[in-house]
Amino acid sequence: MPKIVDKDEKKRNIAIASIDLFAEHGLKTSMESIAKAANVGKGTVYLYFKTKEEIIIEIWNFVDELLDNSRQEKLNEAKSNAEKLLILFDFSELEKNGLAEKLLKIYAINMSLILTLSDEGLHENYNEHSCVELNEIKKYLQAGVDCGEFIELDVDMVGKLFQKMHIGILFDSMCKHITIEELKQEFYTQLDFLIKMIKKENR
Amino acid sequence: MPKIVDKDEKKRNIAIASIDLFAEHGLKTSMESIAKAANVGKGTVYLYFKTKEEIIIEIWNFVDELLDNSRQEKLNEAKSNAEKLLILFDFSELEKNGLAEKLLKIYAINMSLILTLSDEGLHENYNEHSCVELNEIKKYLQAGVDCGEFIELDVDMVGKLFQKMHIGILFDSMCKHITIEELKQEFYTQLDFLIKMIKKENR
Amino acid sequence: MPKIVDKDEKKRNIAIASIDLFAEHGLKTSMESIAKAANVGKGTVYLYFKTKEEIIIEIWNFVDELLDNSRQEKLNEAKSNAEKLLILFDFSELEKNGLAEKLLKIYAINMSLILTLSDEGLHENYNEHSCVELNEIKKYLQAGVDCGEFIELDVDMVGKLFQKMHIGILFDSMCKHITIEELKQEFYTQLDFLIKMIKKENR
Amino acid sequence: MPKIVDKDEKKRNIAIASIDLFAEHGLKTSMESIAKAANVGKGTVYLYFKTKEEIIIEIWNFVDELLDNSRQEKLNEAKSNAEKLLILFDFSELEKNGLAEKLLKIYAINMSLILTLSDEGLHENYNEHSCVELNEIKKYLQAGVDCGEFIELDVDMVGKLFQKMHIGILFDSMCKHITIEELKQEFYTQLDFLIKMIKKENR
DNA sequence: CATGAATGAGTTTTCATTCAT
DNA sequence: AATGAATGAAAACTCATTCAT
Repeated sequence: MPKIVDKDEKKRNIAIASIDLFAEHGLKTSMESIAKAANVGKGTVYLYFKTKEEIIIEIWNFVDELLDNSRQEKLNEAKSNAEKLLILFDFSELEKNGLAEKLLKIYAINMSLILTLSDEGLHENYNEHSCVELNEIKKYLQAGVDCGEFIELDVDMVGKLFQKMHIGILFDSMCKHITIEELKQEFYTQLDFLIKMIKKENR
Repeated sequence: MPKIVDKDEKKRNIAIASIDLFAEHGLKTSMESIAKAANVGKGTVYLYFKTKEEIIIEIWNFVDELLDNSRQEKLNEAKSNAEKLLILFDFSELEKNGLAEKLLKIYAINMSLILTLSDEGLHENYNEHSCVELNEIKKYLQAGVDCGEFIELDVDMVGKLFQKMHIGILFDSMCKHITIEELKQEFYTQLDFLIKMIKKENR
Repeated sequence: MPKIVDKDEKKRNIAIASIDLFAEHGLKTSMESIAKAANVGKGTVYLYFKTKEEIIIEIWNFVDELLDNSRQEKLNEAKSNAEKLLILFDFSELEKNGLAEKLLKIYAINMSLILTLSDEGLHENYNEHSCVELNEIKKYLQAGVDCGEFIELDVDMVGKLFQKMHIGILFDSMCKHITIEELKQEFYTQLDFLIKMIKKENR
Repeated sequence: MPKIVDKDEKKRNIAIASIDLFAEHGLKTSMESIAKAANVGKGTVYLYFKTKEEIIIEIWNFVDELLDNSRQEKLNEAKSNAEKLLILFDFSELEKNGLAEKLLKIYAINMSLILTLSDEGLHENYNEHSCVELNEIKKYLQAGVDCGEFIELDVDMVGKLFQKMHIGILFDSMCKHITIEELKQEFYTQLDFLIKMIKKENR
């Protein structure tokens, strides 16, 4: 009988090992260096990933799961809808894993790929993830309105505003090479400003 | 009498000829294909640009000039500050040149370069451009507040909100491969919403 | 009681399973694809064959046995030496097994191997087979001369003529990608012509 | 102005330099070794040939031209049609260039390629070359019949017999690894036998 | 016996860059 | 100034072979 290996785990391990490299060298990261970083042979990388793009997707999936799991816990403990909105944009889980800085870079690679390579996998990945997010935002906005926490508002428009502002800050920050601390600062200032605008007591 | 060639013009011509290629192949665009598209020899491209990044910057400058020129005219004719804000986010000039679709892609490449190559030129380019934009927004917001067109507002925060929302819509749209028409729709819906919120008569 | 597997049978099964692959991809057929086609593990193929060449030899042996068995029967039933000569070049048995088309390709691969790899096994295989064939031809030619069916002739020269013509038609046909039907047509036209030339009544 | 190079000459030079390698290693000859043998960079080989197959075609063209030129001269000097037929199968020109032995091997590679890779270029190459030859044979056969040098005969059938025998000897010889001397011996014995059969005085 | 995950040597292939003309 | 032939470093990719289970 052959060696029994958890293929998913091995795949993920290779992807995780490549995060640093992608963060440093972008798409120019070579398959060879990934293999070395993952402590496997060059051929082994090709065994699990046909293209570099697939590795990026796997990293993405890993990060998504990481964030989703931690968010779920935090959302359960949150008391107000305002708090829940803040949690949606929270990525402190990544900081614990030292991934936040790197992820910003990989986010950029990911997006560049989405735009230039028309890779269907990446594309779907983005759409799916981004839609879920918008729906989540709208869910808590609506709940806030319903329970009188927020003022009457166009849930759809405001939801999109939250979402687009979030993306905007993210990309602008990436382009400006700001640190993760500055990014967080920017994030929370803007989020607080928006939430203050929609909270009832501020009227 | 020797042929007189404007070096700047030749440089710009090469950059313009490469727009389609960068839009289609992203960073993988080869110097050879650029030379071919520009109808010059491979060596000639190197005569005008030391790196591929310099070509991207040149494209960027070209687009900026195109937009700035047209904006200035329109801004002079605008009657309200609300109108002026809308003009800041207007890129219909690019549509006239058939560049709008391509620009989206180049925008992404540009950003990917900024992040992965740590090219100082590109980086400065982005920062400068983005600062100018933010200052412009704030200028018209302040003017609107001063003349009573807009409600009292935190010019800095709202300015950033406009800016980030703008960037957010741009990138989100690019990632979703939406058409230029859909992008414009999204833009104006959000901008109208924001402007309505800050206009005095709406209170 | 352990499963009893005839090792020779297993070996032959792997060889037979690889015929299609060799016919389609030539020498570039990978060990992996052979294993997959034979429904065994990659390592198992190595258990039975040290090299790819050995697999080709095994295919060859399989085809030879197939042809030899059927020929023997037919030869016993043949009435004239002319008929026997025709039987020597008959490969209709392969058509029954759907192997005729494929065999042409494997024949070519075989030859290419013989020439490029200087594999002794294949080489001997070819020589032996071709000698047997020539001797058979000469046997029936001589018999025909002796019994007055054929005219007086240089058995050695005419035998070689039959043999070389046979090989020539085979290879020429392969190179021209003609169908098996056209090949047969070509074969029998030429053979009939030659046999008519050596038959006594035609003088 | 760039360096001016005779591209056809350079292409041919690379092909000629690769003959030895193909003869020794078959299709496993690496592009790198070809570059080295031709005293050019690896990239240069790719500049002139997209695939290894194209190199084989170029070798073939080279040999064809070599043979055709020398044949034409000899045919002009030949006195009888029998002599002309012999010249058609003559490859002594190759021996002068030390190519005869090598060519046998390349012929095999060529054919293996024709069969397994369905490369259109090679395929056409073979068809064209082989058809011309048959027509030539028939031309001299007919001329011989017309002038009373040869007996009345089925020009088409006998022409094919000559052709197929020629191919048959060639391939059989290749498979048996015989020397060029033995090959010539085999050739002329058979050719002489055939020509003797069709000459009038032998009746 | 049987397996198929892992490997890395050996290739192919690309392309930015140089430089003779 | 302009060129494009030539290059080779570097990356991609393949696949026969091994070996732990």
